[in-house]
Amino acid sequence: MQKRTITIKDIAEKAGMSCSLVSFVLNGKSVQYKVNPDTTKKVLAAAKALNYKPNLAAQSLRSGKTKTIGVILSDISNPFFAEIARSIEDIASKRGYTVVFGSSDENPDKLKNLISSLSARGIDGFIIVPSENSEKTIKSLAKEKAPIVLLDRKINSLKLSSVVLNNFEASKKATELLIKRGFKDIELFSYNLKISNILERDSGYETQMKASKLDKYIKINKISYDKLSTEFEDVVLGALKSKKGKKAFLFATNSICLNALKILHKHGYKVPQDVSILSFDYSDIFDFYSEGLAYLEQPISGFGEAAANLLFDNLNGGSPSIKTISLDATLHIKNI
Amino acid sequence: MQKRTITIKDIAEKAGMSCSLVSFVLNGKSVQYKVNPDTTKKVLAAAKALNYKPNLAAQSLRSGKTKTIGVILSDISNPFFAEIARSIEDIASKRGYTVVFGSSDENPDKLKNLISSLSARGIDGFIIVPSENSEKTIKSLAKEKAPIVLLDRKINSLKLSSVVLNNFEASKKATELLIKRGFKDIELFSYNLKISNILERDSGYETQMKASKLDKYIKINKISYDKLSTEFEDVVLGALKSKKGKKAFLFATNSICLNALKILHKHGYKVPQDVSILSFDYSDIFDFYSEGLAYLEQPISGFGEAAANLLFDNLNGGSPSIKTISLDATLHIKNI
DNA sequence: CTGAAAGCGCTTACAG
DNA sequence: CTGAAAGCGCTTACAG
Repeated sequence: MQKRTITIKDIAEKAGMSCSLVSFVLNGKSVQYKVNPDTTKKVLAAAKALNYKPNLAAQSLRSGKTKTIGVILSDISNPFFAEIARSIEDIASKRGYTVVFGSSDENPDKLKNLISSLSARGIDGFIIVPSENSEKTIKSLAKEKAPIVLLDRKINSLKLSSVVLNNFEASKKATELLIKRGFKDIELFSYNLKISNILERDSGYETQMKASKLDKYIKINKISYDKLSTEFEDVVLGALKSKKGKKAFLFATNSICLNALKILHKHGYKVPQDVSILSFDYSDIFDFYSEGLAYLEQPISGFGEAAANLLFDNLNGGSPSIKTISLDATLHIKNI
Repeated sequence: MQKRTITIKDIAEKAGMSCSLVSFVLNGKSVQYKVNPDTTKKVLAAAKALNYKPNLAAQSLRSGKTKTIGVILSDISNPFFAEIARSIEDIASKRGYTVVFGSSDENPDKLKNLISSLSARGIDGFIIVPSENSEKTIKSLAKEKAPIVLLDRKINSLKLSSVVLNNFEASKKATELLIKRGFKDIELFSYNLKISNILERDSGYETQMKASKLDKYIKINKISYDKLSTEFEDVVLGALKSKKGKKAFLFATNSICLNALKILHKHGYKVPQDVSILSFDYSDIFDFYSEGLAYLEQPISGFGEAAANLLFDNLNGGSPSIKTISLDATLHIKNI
């Protein structure tokens, strides 16, 4: 039943030569070590005949590399991060790497625990969505050897590669659209998290409002990440009551928008009669609104791909080039 | 900078004893090997002082175990599977295991590739959502030593543990509800996949329709998994036109339901005036329907937890008990 | 061009 | 109760 596992030694015996040769050939170093072409062929044939699979543990022990990358997201059950996870997974598996995921739930302590347990496993490189207050943790990780790519948010004080949305521009562009459509009373709903993407979305909105001389309309509702479901209803209803002319809501994240739409529906408010909507990210629900709604589509798979490629470049090339890749959002307008 | 990695030898030196003792203590075998309590304390102290982290690769090489489990889902970017992934992840990390995910996209070839690449990495155990036609692949995997738990679908011909929904009962119960509410013209929309969950949902519907003498109303629309977006519209519109009295749609999966709801909305059909809806799984969109809609909630995290626990029982206990765990769905009714 | 051998870090029979 | 040593499977200087 449990056929003994095939090692390099078995191949060496079958092909009638030493383990060294087998290893050279199997690692594609035939040329480098000037292995006789016949020898090379024999090894390859024997390996195939025996259905040889290298023992990763042994390779890791020898090389100090695990061919595994660690990816820490906010929450892999959130569709945004699930899609990123999928795209990283696809690229990594093509490169022969395994991916290990962890979810921080925006909690710096969990992030720290995840990093230390992944780090203990000997991970070759990390892709990290940094939660707030995670600067120190990531800084100390960066001191070890493994390369790191930050995703979705950057930390300016750390010299690390990162892949992010051009959040400021996206948010500014969205605000500008609303203003062009004649809205003045535009409220932003955003999380009370000190992470770069959120802060830049706030800032893009504020900047455009000021540029359009709408300073007195500026209102940023900061929602606590944990309490989205409980306290949020009052905030939304309050905003609707303080109407000054045509009203629009700008949502810094899709989850906030979804919750707001549910509240609107529950209380009988209509889009666009009572308020128009501009959100980050697409949701199935948007297909049920034929007007008064627009959204900024992020290149989600693009994030995963860019981050994975950046990491692999650092992993293999060794050239520790620090890059910030900034991708643009696409504004989709539904008759707003 | 790059502080040399701490090994068991460093601890042995610091504590002034042999590597054997250190290993015994660190593996909690002090009692078994009757290690002197003082020795035990010294080792623990030294390990802590040095901030020792065991080298997983070396442990794996010695033990043949990797402390890693492989989880193959249909698609980790699908919310249903993302939630399962998360719950497995949480349990595994508590047990000190790492999880590696793969997505088969319901494609038996991809499943096979995933299994062989995971298997080559030396995975301790598998949780697999079997795609159709994956019986042979899984059977041959089962012949190797690693324990397997099937998830979401079972394969009766294989003697393997599995965690599934009681699909037949759920579907039957849903159909029964519709009939009780006066519906006769109930159409089922289901995937054209030969996997147990789908087939049992079909069967539950059919059984209840027959039991209620509604044989002539039975209609199962089998949709091809790949072509949900293209050909589906005609199917839905066709079904709406062939109305015989009050009409209800029963959806075997949430993705089919979502697509159908979008089509209804696009063509101006109303719920419940034109048709009532009963779907598997919750979706945010359901909150926007205040009547004519019901859904079966699956215990999604429960699937992940049960599967993980089952796998770990097999991994540690060694008792290769084959169990099928069948969980029940909860019917949520919105004024249907 | 090829082989013998060391060593990655760990665990565990085997002596004592 | 404790230490010396073998060996997991692999890679790679080192000889030849």
